[in-house]
Amino acid sequence: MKPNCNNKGTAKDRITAAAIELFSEKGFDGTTINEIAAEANVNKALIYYYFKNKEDVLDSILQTLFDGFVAMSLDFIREHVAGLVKDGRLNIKSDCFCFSNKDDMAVFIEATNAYFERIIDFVLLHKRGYRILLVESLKGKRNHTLLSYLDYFERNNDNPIFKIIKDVDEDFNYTNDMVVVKFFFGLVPVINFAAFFDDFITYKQMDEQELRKFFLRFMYALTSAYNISGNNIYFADYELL
Amino acid sequence: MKPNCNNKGTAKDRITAAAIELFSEKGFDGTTINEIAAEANVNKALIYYYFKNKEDVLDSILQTLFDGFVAMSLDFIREHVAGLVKDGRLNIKSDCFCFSNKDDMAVFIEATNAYFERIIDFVLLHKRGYRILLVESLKGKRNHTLLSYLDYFERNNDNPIFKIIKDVDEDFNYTNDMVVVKFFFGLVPVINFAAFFDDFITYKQMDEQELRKFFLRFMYALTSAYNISGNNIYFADYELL
Amino acid sequence: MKPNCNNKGTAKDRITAAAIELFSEKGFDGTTINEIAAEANVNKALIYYYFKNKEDVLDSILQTLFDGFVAMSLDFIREHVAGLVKDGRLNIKSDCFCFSNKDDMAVFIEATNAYFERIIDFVLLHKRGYRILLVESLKGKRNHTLLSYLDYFERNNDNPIFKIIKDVDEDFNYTNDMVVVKFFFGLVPVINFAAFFDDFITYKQMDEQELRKFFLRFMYALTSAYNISGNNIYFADYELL
Amino acid sequence: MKPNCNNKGTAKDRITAAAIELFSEKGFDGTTINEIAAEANVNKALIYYYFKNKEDVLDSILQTLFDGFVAMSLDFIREHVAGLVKDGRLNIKSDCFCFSNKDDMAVFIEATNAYFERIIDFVLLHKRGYRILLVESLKGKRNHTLLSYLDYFERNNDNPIFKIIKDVDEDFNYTNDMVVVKFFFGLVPVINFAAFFDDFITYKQMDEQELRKFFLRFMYALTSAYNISGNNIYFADYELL
DNA sequence: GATGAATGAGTGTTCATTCAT
DNA sequence: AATGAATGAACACTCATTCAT
Repeated sequence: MKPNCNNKGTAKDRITAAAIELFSEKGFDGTTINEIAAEANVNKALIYYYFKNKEDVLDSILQTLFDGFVAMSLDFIREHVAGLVKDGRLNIKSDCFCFSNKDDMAVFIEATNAYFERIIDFVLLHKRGYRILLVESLKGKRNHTLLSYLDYFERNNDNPIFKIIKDVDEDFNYTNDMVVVKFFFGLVPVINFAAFFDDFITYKQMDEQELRKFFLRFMYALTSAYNISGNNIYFADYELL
Repeated sequence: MKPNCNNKGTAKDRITAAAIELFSEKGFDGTTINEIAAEANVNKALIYYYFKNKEDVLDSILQTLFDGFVAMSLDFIREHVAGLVKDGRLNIKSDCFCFSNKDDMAVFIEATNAYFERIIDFVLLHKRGYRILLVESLKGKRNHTLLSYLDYFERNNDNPIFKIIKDVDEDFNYTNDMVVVKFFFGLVPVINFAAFFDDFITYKQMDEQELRKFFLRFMYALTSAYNISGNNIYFADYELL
Repeated sequence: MKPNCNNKGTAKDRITAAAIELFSEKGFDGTTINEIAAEANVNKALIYYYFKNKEDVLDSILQTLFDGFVAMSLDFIREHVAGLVKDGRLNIKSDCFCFSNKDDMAVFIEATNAYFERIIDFVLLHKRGYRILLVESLKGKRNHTLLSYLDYFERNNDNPIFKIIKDVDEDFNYTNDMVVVKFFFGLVPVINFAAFFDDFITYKQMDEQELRKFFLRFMYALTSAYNISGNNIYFADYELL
Repeated sequence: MKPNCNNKGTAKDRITAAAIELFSEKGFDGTTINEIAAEANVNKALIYYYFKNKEDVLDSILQTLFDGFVAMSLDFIREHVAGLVKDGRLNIKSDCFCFSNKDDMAVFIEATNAYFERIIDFVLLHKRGYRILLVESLKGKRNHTLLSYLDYFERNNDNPIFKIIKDVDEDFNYTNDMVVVKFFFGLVPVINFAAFFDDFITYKQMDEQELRKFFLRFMYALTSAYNISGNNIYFADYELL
């Protein structure tokens, strides 16, 4: 038993903490209610007092992660994109972000990098949760999956991000190309970074801060996969290479 | 029961095929030996005639994937790297690949892209297997894990890739930075691409060929995250951005 | 199902009773958990609620027998040996028990015979248990075995019997000869008597009381294999015969 | 695998040897056909070529032991009892052996002791087999059991020993008392001696020859539990003690 | 809130045995 | 005489879940 799960907090919190610990280590199917009860130092039957069943414990964990992630993205869009567009200082086209002046672009790139950093710190804080998410995303018949994060690239007003931008820029749209790249070279590395973080450090005997630094540096660098030209950031013309 | 597993091939092959199908769909722990036997149309006890236990079925599947992947990488190194280095036409430094002439570099970039394509087609061919690999890599105490693919970035002669290059270039070495990037922005997207392929297509209603094209295009583009200057490909100076 | 195991007592007691019944009849390996559950009229899983595993059921049975047997021996030593030695009325030598007067010797022989009777009644009460003990003693790698009863003939202070006598008689010791005889012509007949009791009666159509009488009579008689001379009981000079 | 079972002798002999080894170590129920096949270095199915089933292997082992033991007893009776009775030099009564002269009695006692020695050496030679016999005797529904050795104390002409003596002495008979004593203080110690021999030596760190000597010495001494008086050996009056 | 006892269904695994070759 | 493949039944053991208290 880990000391941090035994007696601190309410019984329900201890159950959740124990479940995160165990699900992330052994998987949902590989973890038993008995183990959760033992790790949380509660009676097995008490878990059924707080949760409908084992699946319900998992759902409550993953829902929290999802909500947190979405909130961060919405904040970024509201603060650093929607405003610029509304003021006419940023024009989002199908193949590029066109800024009306270099300063705005520089500020934007700066904000993007800070956003990356916040994202990374958030997923690292919940690295055990994201490990669970990644694994459970790949089981058939799950409702909570990494792919549902793509709902925020949907072209309809149920998607609050789309709605925010659409409200200020009628022409805005996502391309399939963008979605693929954002998913497999954005979301996927980030989630896998969190999921593999501890194992990677152990396996490669690398320092935590060093690993975080290397990962973030390349995330920034990825922007250069897009072409910066004048005040514009082109992100769909890399086939020119 | 799926029609494609029932009676084709030997009993052992049917067991393996059924296991891949089911492990990838429901996870290792979520799949029962009963289900495998039913899907493979064999007696349950026969599975234990061919395999030591359930884990052994998994191991044999993952080992095959690992061996195939490694063979592809070794082929590429032998064919397009070792030769050039031996002839003095390529010099591998800690921060760049220096070619003695532009033609060699062009050929190399072309070969790299073709290699990417072969990798993608290989993992897609075994997408169900890589789905299993990804999930099981994240269970504690597994021997087969995605991280073990990093052994081919180890700086010792047990690693055949290192040995091949070292044999022709004494100064060659890997940096931690490189390893992080290769893993989280190379291997991880590729494996996740295979693992999420079917789900992604279903979720986004995208065409298979289109998805493959978009993914590959960005893989090529990633090379531009490295700086090409003259005959050199710099890959460690993106912190200049 | 036997009527005497079905619903009397707690579930745990019924499990133990059923296990004794079945182990003694079919052996440990020949008895299944299913059978125990059916005989005890409990759910199979409940056995695992009270016992770690099947072996644990056996251990608990044998441990009880061992403890009971040892308790009887200790009582006898404390009551009829230690006191006499302490008072200087009995002197234990390597080859004989020397009493200071005939009365004490007569009382001692009487007490010994009563002790035999109690032993016999105890093992008959637990005849099914001792049947199990005998069989399981002859399996490799068991911890509970008839031989462990010999620990009470060990020459060290971990052995409470040795300690009791040693405390009052510094010169006391066991010989290998004694240990062999005590085991093969004392413990072994007694345990086998319990183990074969029912079968013997059935096979020879003999009366229970008659069998008990014949057995006990010869146990008493065995004392005459030792030489009684004056106030001394010599037990190591039968090689004179 | 033990070296002595692997390739010496015919396949059938190797199977039998392996079965003795394994049954004696782990019991009949605790030994699998697979283990026997492996130890005997034969294909599992071959066992079913030579034996009807697993039980048949056991039966063939125990039958051999039984036949050998009986043959020894018959030899002794024929050689040292029947002759004397026929010649009128020995008169068997219900409570004593009456010899017509001291020399015959001395010779008889000597022969008895030699007979004991041969018995001991026979059971030690087959100690693993007798270990099996003892254990399997205590399973319900077995045909081969230690008790069936008592058939040679039956008072009917199916019993060859009874017949031999009866043929020369019409008054001869067995008492229940005798049968009990012969079984529990004769056969039982002898069989248990063989069965526990190796374990005893290991447990008590005793020398093989020493153990054999101590055991035999007491067997001789047991005769003194019977009263020798003049030319008579009384064996039923030990209640006088 | 909390718990000890209980359970039906199912787990991975092993068994003795068979049979075509 | 010998064997690799196959099987039905059973094995010890565990599961998520329930419920009376």
